[in-house]
Amino acid sequence: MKRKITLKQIARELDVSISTVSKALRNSAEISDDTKQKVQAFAKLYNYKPNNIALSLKNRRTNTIGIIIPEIVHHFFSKVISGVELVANKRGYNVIIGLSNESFAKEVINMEMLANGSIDGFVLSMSKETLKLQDYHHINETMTQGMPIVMFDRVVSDLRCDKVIVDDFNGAKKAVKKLIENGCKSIALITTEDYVSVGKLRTQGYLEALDEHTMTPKAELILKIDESLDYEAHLEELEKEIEQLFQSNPTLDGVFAVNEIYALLAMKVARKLGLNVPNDVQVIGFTDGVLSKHATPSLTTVSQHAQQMGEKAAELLIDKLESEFNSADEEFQTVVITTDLIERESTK
Amino acid sequence: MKRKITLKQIARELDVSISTVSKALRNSAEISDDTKQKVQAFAKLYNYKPNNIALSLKNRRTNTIGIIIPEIVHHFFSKVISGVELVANKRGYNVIIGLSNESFAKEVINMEMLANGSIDGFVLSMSKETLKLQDYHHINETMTQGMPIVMFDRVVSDLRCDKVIVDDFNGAKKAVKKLIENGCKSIALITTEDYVSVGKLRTQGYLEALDEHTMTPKAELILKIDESLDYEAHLEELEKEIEQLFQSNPTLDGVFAVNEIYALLAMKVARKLGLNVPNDVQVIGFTDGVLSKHATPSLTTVSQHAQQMGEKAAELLIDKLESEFNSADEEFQTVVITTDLIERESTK
DNA sequence: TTTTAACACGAAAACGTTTTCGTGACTTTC
DNA sequence: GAAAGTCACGAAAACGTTTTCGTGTTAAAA
Repeated sequence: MKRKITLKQIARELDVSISTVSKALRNSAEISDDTKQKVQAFAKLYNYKPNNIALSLKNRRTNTIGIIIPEIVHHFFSKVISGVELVANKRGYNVIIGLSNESFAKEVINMEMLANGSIDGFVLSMSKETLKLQDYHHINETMTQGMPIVMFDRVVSDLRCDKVIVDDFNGAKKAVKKLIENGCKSIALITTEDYVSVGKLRTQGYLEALDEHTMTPKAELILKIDESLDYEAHLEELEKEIEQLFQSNPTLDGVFAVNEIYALLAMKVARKLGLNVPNDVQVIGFTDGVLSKHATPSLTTVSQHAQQMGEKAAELLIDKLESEFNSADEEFQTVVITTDLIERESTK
Repeated sequence: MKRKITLKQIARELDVSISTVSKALRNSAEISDDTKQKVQAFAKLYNYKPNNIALSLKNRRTNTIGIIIPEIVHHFFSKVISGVELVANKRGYNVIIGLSNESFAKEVINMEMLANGSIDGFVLSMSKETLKLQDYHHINETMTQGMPIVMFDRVVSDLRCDKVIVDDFNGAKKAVKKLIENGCKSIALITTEDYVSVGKLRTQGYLEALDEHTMTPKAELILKIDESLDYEAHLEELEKEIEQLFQSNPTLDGVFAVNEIYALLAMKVARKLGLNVPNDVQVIGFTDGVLSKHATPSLTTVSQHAQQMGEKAAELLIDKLESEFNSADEEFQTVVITTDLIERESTK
C-alpha cells in the first residue's frame, strides 16, 4: 500500500529542490529543458498529481461547493443536484451534499460542518422546519463570514442573497386557466399549509385564475393537507380526505394539486367513484416527476425545470466565487425559472 | 466580509503563542485555568471553528467519502446515497458525489479528481460503459494507492475490494416462483442485455424458477431490451416491442420485468389489449421505486432495500478506514442484501 | 542554600503546495 | 579584465493546524 507520491519525494529522488520540481512541472521558464524533461518524465512515471488539500489550504479555496437539501429521494431535488453537478464539473468544481431531512437542527449542523473550510459556497433549499421556525441565524452567520449562498425553490425573501425560484404563481394560474378553458366549472385545489412559500404562491395563482374568469372561490373546494401526514407514511388518510372532498362536492369537474402525489390520489379517488378522467373530471399536478409521465392516464402537470434550476443556481454561485473582487457592491439577483404546462391525458 | 478567525489571530490578540491557544481550546492540562478561560471565552465570542482543510492536511485524512454513481435522478441510486449519507454523518464523515452519467470517461475523470486528497475512500457503482468495456484500470490504480473502495450493485467479481450486492438471483427466482404458484403457465421475461451483471443474474433466477417447476423456457418469451433505447428517450419503441411480445404469445399470463418501467409498460400494453391485470395476466417488477407503489394497479415488486445497501456500503468503508493498521491481511467481504417480494395489486 | 520537581508556556516541525526573492556560475559587453 | 546581464536553481515563507520538545520561573524537598 504505497502512498501517493509528493513533490518532496520527487525532489529527493532526483536530487533537486522542491521548488525546482514544482516549477518544472508547471513548465516554468526558470527551469532548463533538461531538468524539466527529467522531472516531468519521473512525475509521469509515478503518476504524480498535486494534492488537492494542500492546494486548498494554500489557495484558500477548495473548488468545492456544498448543496444542502431537505431530502434526496425526491425527483425534484435529485434533478436539481444533477444540474448543479453538471455546471460545477464543467467549471472545475466538486459537489458535496448535505441532507437536512427537513430538520432545522440537521440543517444547521450540516452547514456548520461544511462552512469550516470544506467548501467555497452553498446552494441550498430550506427545510420545512426552518421555514416554520423562521430562524435563519445560520444562514446569516454563514454569509457574514464571507461565504456566498444561493437559495433555490424554498427561499425566504428577506435574506440578502442570490435566489433561483420557480414561477409558482403563474404556473398555478396557467394550470387553472387551462382547466377553466377546458370547461371546468367547479375546480378544487389540493394544497399544503401556507408556511411553505411555494404552496402559498400556488394557492394565490389558483385564486387569481378564478378571479380573472369571474369565478368565486369556494372554501369547501380548497383542501389544505396537514404536513404532518406527509405522503408515503399516511397515504390512506390522505386518500380519505380527498375522497371526502369529492363526495361533498358532487359537481366537481376539475382538480389542481400542488404536487404529483396529491394529483395521483385525486385520479385514484375519481376512478374509485366511477368518474372518468379526463371526461368527468380533469386533473393537473405540479412538478414534472416520473409519476406524472408513467401514470395512467398520464398526468398533465406544471413542469418546474428542476435541472435548469440547479444549473442556474450553480452558475450564480460560481460567478460570485470567481469575481471575488466585488466585496462591496453586493448586489443580489433573483432568477425566476418559468414553468411550462405539459399536457397529457388527464386533461381534455 | 470578514474572514473566519484563526488560531494565529487569537494568539496575537491575546498576546500568547499559537500553541497555547491550540492547547487551551483542547483543554490541555499544560495550560493554566486562567489562560484557558480567557482563550475559550475569546474563541467563543468570535465563533472560532478549526479549519477543516488545515486539519485534513495535517492528519492526512479528510473525513470525507466519495460516492460515484451512474446517475442521481433515479430512485434506487438516490436511496443508496441517502443510506450512505446517514451513516457517514453519524460517524462524522461528509459525502461528496460524482456522477458518471453511465460514461466511462466521466467515471475516470471524477475518480481521479477526488482521489487526489479530497476524500478518504470510495463507494461506487459502475457505469454501464465501464462494464461493457471491462476496463477497470482506474479502480485498480486507486486501490493501489491505498484508497479503499466499496462497490455496490453493479460490481465486478474479479476486483479485490469489499462489495455490497443485491441477491438478484434469488429475488428473481422468488418472483417467478410466485407467478407460477399463482397459476401462470406462460411467463415472459423482460430484461436487459447480459453485460450488466444484474440483468444476467435476474435472468438466471427466472430460468432456475422455471426449471424447478419443470417448465421449459421458451426463447420467444424472453425479451432482451437493447440498452441503446434506454427508457425515457424511447418509450414508444419500447412499448411496441412489448406489445409484439404479447401478440406473438397469446397464452401469455405472467410477466416478470427486471425494472419498474418495463413492468409498467407491460401493464399498459396488457390494458391496451383488453387484458385485465391481475386476472388475465400477472406482473412483477424489480426495484421498490415510487412508480410501483403509485401505479394502478399497484405493482408487485422485488424490493432491493437500496437504503440498506447504502448504509452497509458506508459502514464497510468507514470500518476499513478506521482500522488502518491492517495493511497486510487484506481480506474483503461481499455482503448480500436479501430481497423481499412486496405483493401488491398486480398479482393475485 | 542548593537541588529537584512541577508548572505554564513558546519554538518549531510537519502536512504538500506555490511563489517570491536571493545567489552562484557563466556569458556577454565594452 | 571588470561590469553587467543571463541562466538555473534553492531557501524560505505562507496557508492553519497539532504536537513534541525545550525552557524559564516558581515552589517544594534536601
